[in-house]
Amino acid sequence: MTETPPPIQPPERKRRNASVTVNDVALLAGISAMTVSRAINTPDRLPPATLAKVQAAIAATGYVPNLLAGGLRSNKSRLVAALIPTLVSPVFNETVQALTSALRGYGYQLMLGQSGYAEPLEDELLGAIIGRRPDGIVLTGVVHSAEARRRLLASGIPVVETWDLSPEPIDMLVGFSHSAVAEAVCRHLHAHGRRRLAVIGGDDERAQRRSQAFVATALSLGLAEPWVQEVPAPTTLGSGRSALRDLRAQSTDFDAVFCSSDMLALGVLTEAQVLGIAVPTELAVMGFGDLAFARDLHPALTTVRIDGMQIGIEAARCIVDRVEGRAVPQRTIDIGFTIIERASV
Amino acid sequence: MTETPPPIQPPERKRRNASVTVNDVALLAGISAMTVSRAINTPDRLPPATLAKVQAAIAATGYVPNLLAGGLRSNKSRLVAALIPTLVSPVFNETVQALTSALRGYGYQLMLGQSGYAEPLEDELLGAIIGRRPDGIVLTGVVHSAEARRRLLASGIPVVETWDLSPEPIDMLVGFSHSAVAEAVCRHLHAHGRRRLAVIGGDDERAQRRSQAFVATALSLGLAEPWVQEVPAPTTLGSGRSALRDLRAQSTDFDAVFCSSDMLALGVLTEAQVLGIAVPTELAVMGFGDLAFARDLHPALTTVRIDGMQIGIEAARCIVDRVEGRAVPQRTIDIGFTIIERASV
DNA sequence: CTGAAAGCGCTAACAG
DNA sequence: CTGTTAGCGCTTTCAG
Repeated sequence: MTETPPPIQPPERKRRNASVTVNDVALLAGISAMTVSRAINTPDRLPPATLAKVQAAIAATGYVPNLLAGGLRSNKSRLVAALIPTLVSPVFNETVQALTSALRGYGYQLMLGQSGYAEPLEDELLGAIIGRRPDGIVLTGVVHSAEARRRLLASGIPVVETWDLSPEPIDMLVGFSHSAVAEAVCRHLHAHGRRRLAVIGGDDERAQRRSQAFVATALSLGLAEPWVQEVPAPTTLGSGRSALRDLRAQSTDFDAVFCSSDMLALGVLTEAQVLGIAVPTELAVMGFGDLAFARDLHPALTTVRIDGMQIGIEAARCIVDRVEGRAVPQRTIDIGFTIIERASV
Repeated sequence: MTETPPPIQPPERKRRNASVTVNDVALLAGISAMTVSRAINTPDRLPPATLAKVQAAIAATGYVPNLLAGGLRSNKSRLVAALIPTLVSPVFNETVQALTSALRGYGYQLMLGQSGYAEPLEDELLGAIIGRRPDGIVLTGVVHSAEARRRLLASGIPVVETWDLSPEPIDMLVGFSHSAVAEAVCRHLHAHGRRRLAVIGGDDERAQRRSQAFVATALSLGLAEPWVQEVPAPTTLGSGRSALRDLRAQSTDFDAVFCSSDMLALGVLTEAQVLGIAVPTELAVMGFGDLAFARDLHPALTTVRIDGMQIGIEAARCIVDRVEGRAVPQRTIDIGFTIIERASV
């Protein structure tokens, strides 16, 4: 196909109102607007001849259906909103990536919002989201604010909370237990002969929960109370390095450290190398997240794998199932976690 | 405020049609729908008394304006679409983050699409985007497909291409020159006494352009032709490690390597450490992107800083300016780049 | 299988 | 300052 681009008119002048509609297509194809609509939405139910006419007209006019209008009338926006704390930390990248792809497979689009780590889900953001009448809302973490829960519930929009567990999900939930993770990590370290533990954790709610459960497990195992170093979220390589220094300023009496993210763990690994601390012999290091780089570090990082992609896929499925009227088998899906044993312990 | 949550009704039953509208609010406030609309969109232009009545009614009914309907009528969706190759590589995170925040500041929302690195911007995705009638479209990279350019242009939607330069932008552009980056890096290495160069680059178009310009500059500087190792995009720590091994399988005759991403550079640093190659004495390493971790690596990574946040902010401003009818001063903004000298060279 | 009528919820445009 | 009317572009609904 030889393509001669048409003379390019400057896009300064908006011609939004001149946009072609179903009626233009219908006119050209010599049929009704309704049939054009059907040709687009349920092509199987039209005789091939009609379909062909419509498609020719669509091609000729360059018609692009206005999804706002369709959504208004049919009450289906084919839009799903996702709220994540931040894109700065790569923890949720996989989930967002999987969500985007999975939803697109179903014919839906993703709208992204950033909620921040600390705030209790501001009212304004919620209004902006609900106002778009998305067919579903995916939340990172569980919602604690009673006000936000009420608004979400009142909106009637399917909601999936993720990356956590809750005894009372707003609607659906795809996550895992942070305290179970921390307990498993602590037991893992203990089983590998580590007795004097430390934890470096972000100051966001879920990381704090992990730190607490880690401490509690250590105590129940009869170990000394672990040292706890808190760093601001989102966690970085730099904060991992300084956290290890800070920890050692307090005491050098620990032989294992659990980091609340792989980035933090990479920082600890880096600082250990600089300080000449042998990993894992002198110090065992564990991360959280199993980011892509964890396996390729030196030493390879023992960490907790959370299948972020799976979370995204399941969340998409939950919402689409609900929207299409299918029964959602279970309201809560615990996708669990896996401790990936590598060289750093 | 003591909050007694109302009895929670199960969200299974969708009550989307029961949603409250301007008319409900108007009725309750004893005024017209139009005034409710004005109370929401131009509150300053209403007498405080009226405004108060409306706000009371809104609070009482829990009204959330339907932005689909408003957008349909006013031809302003307050939605901006962004297309990025992938979320897997963290390179664009800052840009997306900044876009989201900046747009929200203007009262706009971001819709996210993933275009993949290779494909020439599929038709279907483009339709899904344009069909939503966003007020703007932000693209990562410049569009080469004539068909895509035409559709974008025909849509009349403001477009910002980013992360690259083009002699013929579709509309607006916020980026920098990849060949200028590579040339500067090569000269930098040369100025630091490196004579036998290598480059490890992703197989995406922009990375390839950097590799080529790097080679060309080396030749023009009278150096031997640099070794080139290509790795699949998105680039990872792991691919950086194996690339260095592969490079050394060919030859050990190089004293500097330019990596097309910081992740790749981290991989090279890691592998160098494992192989006992001293950085920077034996091997100088440069990255690209200046991700958050680059400064905290050991040795700290010399790299090219691209202000991804700035790109996001400028792109948002371009679109909002255009939508609100303000003149956009320049169609092309070259945000440039900076070589950040640290310890790895 | 196809079409006509009606209206989703909102706001532009124009009165008053 | 406020209200009325109309209609954005599509699809639901019902009737051929």
